[in-house]
Amino acid sequence: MSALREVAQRANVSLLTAYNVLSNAHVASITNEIRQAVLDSASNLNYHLNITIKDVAAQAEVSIATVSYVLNNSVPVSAPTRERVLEAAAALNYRPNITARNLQASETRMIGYAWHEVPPGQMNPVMDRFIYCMALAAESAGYHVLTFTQPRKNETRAYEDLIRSNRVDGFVLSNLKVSDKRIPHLIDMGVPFAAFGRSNNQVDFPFVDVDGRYGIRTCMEHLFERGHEKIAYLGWSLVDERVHGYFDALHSAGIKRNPEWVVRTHDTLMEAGNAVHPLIDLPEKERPTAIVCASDMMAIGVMRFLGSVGLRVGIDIAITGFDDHPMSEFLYPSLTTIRQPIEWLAQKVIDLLLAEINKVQLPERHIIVPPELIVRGSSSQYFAD
Amino acid sequence: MSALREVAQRANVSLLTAYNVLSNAHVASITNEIRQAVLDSASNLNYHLNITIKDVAAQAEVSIATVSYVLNNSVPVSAPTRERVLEAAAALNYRPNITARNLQASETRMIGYAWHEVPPGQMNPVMDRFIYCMALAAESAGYHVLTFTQPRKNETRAYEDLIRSNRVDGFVLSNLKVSDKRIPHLIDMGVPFAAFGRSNNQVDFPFVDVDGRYGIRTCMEHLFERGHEKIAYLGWSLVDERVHGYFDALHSAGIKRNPEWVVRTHDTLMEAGNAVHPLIDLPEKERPTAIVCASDMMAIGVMRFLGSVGLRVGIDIAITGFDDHPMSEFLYPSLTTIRQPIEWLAQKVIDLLLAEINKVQLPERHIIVPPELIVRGSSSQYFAD
DNA sequence: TGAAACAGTTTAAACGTTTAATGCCAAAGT
DNA sequence: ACTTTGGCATTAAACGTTTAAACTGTTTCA
Repeated sequence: MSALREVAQRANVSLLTAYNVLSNAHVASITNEIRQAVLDSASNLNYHLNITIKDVAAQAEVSIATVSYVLNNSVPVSAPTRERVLEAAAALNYRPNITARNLQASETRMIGYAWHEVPPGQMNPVMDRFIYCMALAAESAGYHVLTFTQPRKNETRAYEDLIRSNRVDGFVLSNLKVSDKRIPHLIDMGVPFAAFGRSNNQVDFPFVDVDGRYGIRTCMEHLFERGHEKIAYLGWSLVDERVHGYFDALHSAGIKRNPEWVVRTHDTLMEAGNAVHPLIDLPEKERPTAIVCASDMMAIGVMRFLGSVGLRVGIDIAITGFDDHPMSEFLYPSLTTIRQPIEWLAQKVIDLLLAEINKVQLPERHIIVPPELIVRGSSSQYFAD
Repeated sequence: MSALREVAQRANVSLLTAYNVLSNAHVASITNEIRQAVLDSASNLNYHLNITIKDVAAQAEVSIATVSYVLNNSVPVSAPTRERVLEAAAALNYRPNITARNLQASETRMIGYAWHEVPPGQMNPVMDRFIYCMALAAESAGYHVLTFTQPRKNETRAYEDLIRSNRVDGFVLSNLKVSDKRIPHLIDMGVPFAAFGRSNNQVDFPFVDVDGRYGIRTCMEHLFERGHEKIAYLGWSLVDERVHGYFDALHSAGIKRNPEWVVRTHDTLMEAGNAVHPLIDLPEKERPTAIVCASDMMAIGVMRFLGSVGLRVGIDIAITGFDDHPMSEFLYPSLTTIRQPIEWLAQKVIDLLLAEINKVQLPERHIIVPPELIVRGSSSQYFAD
């Protein structure tokens, strides 16, 4: 017998009355005596309001199977019975217990996402928006996002624990590293996942990514169009796909590469500023008139450095970034940059992951989208010596 | 009979051998024939490797109850049996199924956190770090964080769904609004929660918060010390506790309030910049020599505006912010600001929430911490006309 | 008229844990 | 020698679902 029904019986009232009392509903027809009787009966039975399928079944006077069939539309049920069940469920404000459902289905409808460690003094607003959009996409498919932390040492441990203990059905990976250990490990365990970003791993796995090479190329073409010819590139020290966009553009413009104008450093404000020092120290005639940066962070560092040595960004020298960092619009001058379609990427990575989880074949497991150039003050003036 | 055991029996091998084959372990003693037999047997039974407590029990030759007792240390078990169970669990790399455990315990060990909508072009790096630290604190107590999105209309709906469907045990609230509807609703439903920030609700609820009034006061005292006397304040249009720190400081310094020097606007770069326009338009003698801002965002907007009208921040006019935004260190000049102990606040909000969930009384449910002044270039010079 | 088909419903098993209740057996107490 | 005790281990119920299998009563058809 359902627990609520027992409470109701002992108090000698209907199941619905008991529910109304216990859920603090304002129902005029319930006298104080009845209310008290129900409360006493509930406290005697040590019952804490928790509507289950049994309560609905009792109220509708059918079996729990019938309730399940109606609510899941999984088996045809006669109209009158169906009606009764739906009424009962609505009256009791029933919600299925997800834990029980998950146990039965041996799934969790949870997606794990490792929160990137944000050290004090850093930020990653693009990822913020990515996570938000991912949660939105997941929810519209009946999933939720579990964010967990990923310790430095033994990165794969958290993943294994979550999947083995049935906390999640799969993962979304981001911030892929060179030879990322998580990828072979997850593949080895047969765990569904999809990534935001590529890696140099030999194995094949589903991912979404932005075409950074194309993005940088559009920056270059924009600068050519504004009259620049002496253009430097500031990128990462490790694997950098974006630099090829720089080379591509130089090549099609018939401009010879100058190795000294390809500067590599870490993706931080300070280091980027320092890294371009040698370029700026050159005599004016030999100095680049524009610098294409692989990230907004770097571009901001460069702009700050240029300001401190008295060069006017947008006039004396053009700068472009990459990411469309929320701040870039409000810099002085505002920063020309490359915007990634974050909402779309988040939706797609969830699509890929759900396909993996449900073992459906998608026509394409590698989604690479071209980003969009946003022209702003830091590069918009026509340049001519 | 446990499923794995059945696979092993049909293939005529030991349970452990079956496990090793199915988990792709490299064990020299397993011949290809044996491997194939196990794989066949598993595929006949349609078995997907999933070690349960039954497998451990079978391997250790005890009942599942004994396994549970050993692993949870809940009931004394003789040393030899204990040993056997631990060995079996380790050999099979067993992890309890959390879903099953949760169903039994009717808890989820999940904490819900509503992801603030990050509109394109905005960011909230302080909250980033807060969520990260919260996840860390939760995990060290055996909980996980579920991040969900909160639609504009009907904000409380998502909360009700998550709690009623047993997805989470409680919530952490942030971004509290004036007369926040979530608070009475959660209290009404008897749902455990704890907040980051206060609200003007009349009801009592557990929260952590930063003492903004104190923080602004320390900014003011710092400015007095650097020789400023004509200080303006830029804050929010709605409820603003921080402005009282401004008034407090003026009062103890014996300086009369000037209502025109208290400017109120929205917390965005653009609007903050525009809002101080009238102050700067004043003749130099009547103009404030310092502006205390209620957020770094505002301070950055103000700095950008001052730069565009040719005033040198840190020399002609001092600026202070609030939040220690990651960027504030890298502005030119760097921004004096107030740092909140985010890690500590996150830990405390989890402590409060877990106390609510487990119905333990904590000595203090209202935690207000004084923040820390970080002096940087925007206000460090001694000022004297 | 009896068997077969069918629609509508219920029964009961299963998912993987925890844990109260029970059982077993040897040692201790009468 | 017979009960009592106590240590250890097992049995079985419970958590709240889903769903295959079984059942019931009516209609259809030979």
